[in-house]
Amino acid sequence: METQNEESPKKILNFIEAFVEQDLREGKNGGRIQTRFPPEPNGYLHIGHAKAICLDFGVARDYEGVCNLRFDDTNPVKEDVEYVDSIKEDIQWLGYSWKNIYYASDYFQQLWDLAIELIKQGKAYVDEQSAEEIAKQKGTPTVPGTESPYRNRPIAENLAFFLKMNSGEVTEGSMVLRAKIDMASSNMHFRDPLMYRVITSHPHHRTGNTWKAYPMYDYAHGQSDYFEGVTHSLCTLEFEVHRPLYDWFIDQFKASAYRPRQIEFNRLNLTYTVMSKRKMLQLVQEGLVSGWDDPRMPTICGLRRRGYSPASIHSFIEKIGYTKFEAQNDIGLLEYAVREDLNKKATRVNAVLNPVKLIVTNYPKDKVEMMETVNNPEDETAGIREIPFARELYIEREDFMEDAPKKFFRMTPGQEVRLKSAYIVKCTGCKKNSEGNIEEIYCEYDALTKSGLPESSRKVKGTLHWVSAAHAVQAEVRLYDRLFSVENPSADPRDFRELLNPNSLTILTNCYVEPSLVEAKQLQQFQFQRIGYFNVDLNSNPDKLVFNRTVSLKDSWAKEQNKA
RNA sequence: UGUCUUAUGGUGUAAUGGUAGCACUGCAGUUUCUGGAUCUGCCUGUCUAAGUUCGAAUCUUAGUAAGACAACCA
Repeated sequence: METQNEESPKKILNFIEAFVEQDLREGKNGGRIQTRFPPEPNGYLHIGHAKAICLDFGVARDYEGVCNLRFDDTNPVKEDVEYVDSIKEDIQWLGYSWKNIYYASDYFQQLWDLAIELIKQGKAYVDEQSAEEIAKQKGTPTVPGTESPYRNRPIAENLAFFLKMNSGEVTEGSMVLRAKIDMASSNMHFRDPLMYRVITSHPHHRTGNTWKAYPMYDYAHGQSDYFEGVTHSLCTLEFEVHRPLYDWFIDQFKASAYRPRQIEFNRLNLTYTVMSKRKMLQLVQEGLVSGWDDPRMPTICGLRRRGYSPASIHSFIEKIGYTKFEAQNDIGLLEYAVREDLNKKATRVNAVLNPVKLIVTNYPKDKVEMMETVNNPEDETAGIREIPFARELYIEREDFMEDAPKKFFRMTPGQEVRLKSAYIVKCTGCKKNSEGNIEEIYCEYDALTKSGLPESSRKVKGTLHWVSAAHAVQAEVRLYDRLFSVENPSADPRDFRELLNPNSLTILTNCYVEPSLVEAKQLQQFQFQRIGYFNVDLNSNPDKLVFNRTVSLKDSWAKEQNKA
């Protein structure tokens, strides 16, 4: 009775989950677990964000805690509601739901009040120097900074100026509020970090023109965590140096033993991809891709349009893990993950991308047979459907060779092949035009080898997919490949735009797909038999079918040929 | 000539002082009405050097290499 648990292997914890369990064992925060996903609404989410989302929401789920969505909207210059909606959509598509939605801007008043408190304690001051002067005084990582001439002005003066920073009397850039810490600290972030700056040029997307002084990240982020009761504040490695300051601010205000714990993990770097918001924006603005949801983009919406499933993204993220090592993740693993998922789920259909006519010369001219075919051999519950077979078919041009090498198992004169779910046929020849291009291929079928009949179990080396010429529907198929031609575009000295793969998109307009696909819905995923996984594009409609290649099938024949 | 962080097969990730394992890739084979999938096998690894210990991928020290930090961005 008690034996079940002994059988189940213990889940391998990553270092963050191990910390969380340790905190739980030690009884911290009364056993409460709370995380947050804190995007800035200034761009679209990409697969790197998905990694963070899976951790933030996953930890909350696994330890019966809560995860909130909080928009870190402290910089009205860059932010917009447009992004808020897409961020929500992408998180939900990944399968997560937040407990609450918060905005850092909800805390502007609280943050303001605490800043005043800090000024009163003599721990913050208004600096009237220019950005350049302040930067100069910061020193360098190896040279200590120097103190601002305004550092020791009277508290009353600081209070008065701070009020002016928010009243509209002060022009943008002329005053900032700084925490008074240590200009000689070996941690640059302790050299009197900026807490507030004045922004009058852009209204805030939620608070409008109410505020003129806006809090900076280091102050606002940590305090927001604290206000919300976050127990584990998970972020990427570049914030490691910020952690002492994160702790410092919270220590100035905390009222009990509770303090959120920041833990940093490694960012997701994908080979043959750029992940920086700036570079992605450039690709979009310069028309080098069709938009944020271009199927070649590593954005969540791009992956969705490309045909990636949420399950495949979860599986990929689980495989790469969370560590403190700055990894280069192989995009091949992402492709493996989507093949693995779609192999189990996608209906197999027939589509001929590069068609050539095949005529079954001994098949009656007007006859049409409906052939039964299984929807998915990996899933018995997927059922069967019927596809029309007739005398004139289309097959792939690459599936025929007039003079074939020994290992070529496809259509070649004198050789038998199986037409999937139909008959075994023997190639009898072909017709070429004056330029030597093949126009038609001929074969004869053996009526006894219809699929399901005893004679159909005859061994033939090759099986081809096909569509009936009279019944097939013309379609556009877009073949995608990796966006960049070098493994690590960010490490390359050349401009990243010079590194784009010129063959990342191939549009085929003369493809033929089986008639059942007219019914296909947008984003629906299929396996085009023997070719790859494809989905229905967002712009597809029954009058003009458009398919996107998610990923090709593994092709050991192509590999064999490349060896030669 | 600072502070912090990291280093395990080609790639990613386990092993928490006690047999270096898993996944992807690659290679070979099996099987197949998808040259897919499946199944099997194989190749390849603890950055270096000292130290502690019966025993070190793990702890210590020193080196080496890589990354983060000098935005009125987050």
